Amino acid sequence: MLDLKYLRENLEDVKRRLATRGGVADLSRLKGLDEKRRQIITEVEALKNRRNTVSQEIGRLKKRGESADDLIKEMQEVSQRIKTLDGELEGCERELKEFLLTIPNIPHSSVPEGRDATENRVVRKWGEIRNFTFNPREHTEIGEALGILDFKRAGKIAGARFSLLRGVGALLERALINFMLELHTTRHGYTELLPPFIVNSESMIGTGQLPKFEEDLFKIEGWGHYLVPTAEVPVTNVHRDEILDESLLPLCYTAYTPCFRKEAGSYGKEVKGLIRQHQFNKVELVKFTTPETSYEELEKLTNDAETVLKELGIPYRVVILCTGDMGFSAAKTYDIEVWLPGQGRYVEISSCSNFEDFQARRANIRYRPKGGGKPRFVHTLNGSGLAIGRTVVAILENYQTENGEVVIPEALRQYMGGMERIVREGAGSVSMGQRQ
RNA sequence: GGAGAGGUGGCCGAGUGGUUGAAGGCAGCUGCCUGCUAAGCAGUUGUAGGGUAACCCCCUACCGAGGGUUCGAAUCCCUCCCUCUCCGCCA
Repeated sequence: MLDLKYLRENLEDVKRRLATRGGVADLSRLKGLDEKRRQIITEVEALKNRRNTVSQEIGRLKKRGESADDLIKEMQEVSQRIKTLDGELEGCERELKEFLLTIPNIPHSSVPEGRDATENRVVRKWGEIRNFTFNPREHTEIGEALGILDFKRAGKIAGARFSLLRGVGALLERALINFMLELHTTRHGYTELLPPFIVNSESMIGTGQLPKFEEDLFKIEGWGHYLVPTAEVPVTNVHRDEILDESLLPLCYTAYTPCFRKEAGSYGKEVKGLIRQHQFNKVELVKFTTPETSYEELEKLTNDAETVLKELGIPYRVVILCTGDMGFSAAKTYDIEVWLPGQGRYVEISSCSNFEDFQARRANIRYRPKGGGKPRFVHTLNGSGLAIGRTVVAILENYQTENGEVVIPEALRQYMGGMERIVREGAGSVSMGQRQ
């Protein structure tokens, strides 16, 4: 949510900068609503002042046993008028608030202007793309042949866009979660959290998923709660409605959660394999910082996510999203994309953003500056560190051997009982039985 | 799911209709005093919105949330949320 005062004073500039996101936001209603609101406030507060003064006078008169009937009669009318105006004010403020909640964040000045993903810019690349002496296979083929991925049975249990991991496949997923959490807590200074996987609507509004993007979420029928689409939601809302001490900042959290997404509107896109699922695992990084340090912290956070790929030896590139491709709440976003030889393309594995005070204003997260003074909104940041399922894909495709086995990256072996490669085992695979 | 208790300022804790934004205590801040420390004395200390050039000042709102009664509500009534205790159930 943007600051109403800032909008009032910089309306034209904000319009121009939001226009670079595409899907032109119509801010024309704003001025009228804002002026109407302040006009009602002025009137109703004057009346309340009068009521407070006179009510005290009535109390004094009654104590002395004198009549206050005239004043009471007058105040009955004043109270009626106040009630009417309060009603109008509430309507006006609700309209204003609802409107403000639908306006996206203003892109940071360092974000390149552009319409869509084709105008994102590559910032840096890391790692050598492997030269295969054979035709590299996709992860689905590798995984199913090894008996560690089973999409057929996942479809039976839950439907399309779900997966079933088996044996070493499940172990690999679990090892990656442990590896990433340990890396971020012991080497990068994050505190590990294990939050609820179900949240209320206030939390979803706080981080910006609601009210605009309800169709992307799984809502629990009859309860009004939602499955988390990312750990960003519960972890950012940890400090909702709080005033933090500046000495605590930057506050850095890492959390593993499963993520649940409807993926509405992605029909036909990446229907096969682990790339796009209704449920996937992710280790998330979240920071609360002062406004002065948030961009510095964004660079660090992105580096922390990159370290995971460096440790695993998987080639990647970092791109900065252009204005037209950024998410609703972000002021600046770097995507990290891994190289997938089986598909011959880069695929997003992490998205690291600075939201500045956009989420903090929605969720009312503030800090008390050193040496006192008025509370200020913190800046919030987050990034995947990393998406686990896509990391599995990257490992299978980058570390596959010609005979269909997969070498386990060295950094990961201590989390897999010293295992060095994934091979097909008798127990690792059970062919589909006959249907009854 | 059943029965009961409770939600007040940074914290503890008074307050059942009329200068109560809220006693008292703790913590914090500012003076004074005192070899140091500790103690003592006096004062001060919330958030948001509106007015305003203004973080001075004035006004309004806020005692879990939302309604209601009243000239006037932290105080009375209704609904909801949350926490705690006991019972049941349960990983």
